[in-house]
Amino acid sequence: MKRKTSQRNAIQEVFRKIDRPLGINEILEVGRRSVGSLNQATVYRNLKILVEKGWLKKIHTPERGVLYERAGKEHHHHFQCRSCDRLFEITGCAFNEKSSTPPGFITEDHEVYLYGICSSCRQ
Amino acid sequence: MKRKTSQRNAIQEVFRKIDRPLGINEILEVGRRSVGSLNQATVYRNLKILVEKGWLKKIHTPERGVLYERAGKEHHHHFQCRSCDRLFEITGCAFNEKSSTPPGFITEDHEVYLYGICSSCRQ
DNA sequence: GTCGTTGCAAAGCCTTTGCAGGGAA
DNA sequence: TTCCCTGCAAAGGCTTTGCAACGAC
Repeated sequence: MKRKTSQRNAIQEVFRKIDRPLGINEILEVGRRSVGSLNQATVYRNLKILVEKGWLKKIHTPERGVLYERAGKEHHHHFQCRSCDRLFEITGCAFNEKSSTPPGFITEDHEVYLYGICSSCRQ
Repeated sequence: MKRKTSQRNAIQEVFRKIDRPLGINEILEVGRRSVGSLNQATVYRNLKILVEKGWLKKIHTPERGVLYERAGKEHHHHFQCRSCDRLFEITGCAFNEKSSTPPGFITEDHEVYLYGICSSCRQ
């Protein structure tokens, strides 16, 4: 079915090494340190496979576009710093899904994005 | 500074007529009923102007990309139906910004997206 | 040897931009 | 008459796709 390739492995290594949501360019750049020939199209194709396999999760951030993070983490949300542009994970969830769902609707999932200034930029 | 044009007026009319978040194609299509020559580039340019003027708000939905809605509404969030793909406004907000903000961080704003099945699709 | 995978280039979307003509004030 | 705005076409990003060569099994 799926064959092991050094390319896919390199991409997974990037996520094992850097534990935060990553964009295509960052994945490509870091992945090339392992496999110099690593191609953009290959990265796109493998990200798709890894998302389908449930190994990665695709997240759509309003200000930075599509990013990918390891799947299987505890339910969490994200904080985007408007100063340094980094995306942080926020543990826990203070969102009441039930009380926000309109009558008759069924909520299966939700996402929350916070924007502001992170603690290092605030200094 | 800014001149009145039939094109910009047509775009605003679309939002007065249809009270929900709209994408570029929908705006273009409906706007052309008023101004047949209405061009894509003009729509993009005017949406930008209207956002800067504070008349529109740009929203980035994870599944449908960039949409625009009238600004000045009460704080609210959105519900995306996975069956009919429509985007609904949810009044009120059951999100506790303060308790979700990591120590030392400053949250200026937040967005919430719910996904699920709307009441009409559920029938 | 198979056939999934890769690299490369081309093509597809969506959005922005350059430019000359057109129209509001 | 000004000069902002529009339509058109070209150009820019990002992502996907076709294809021949490659390589895991």
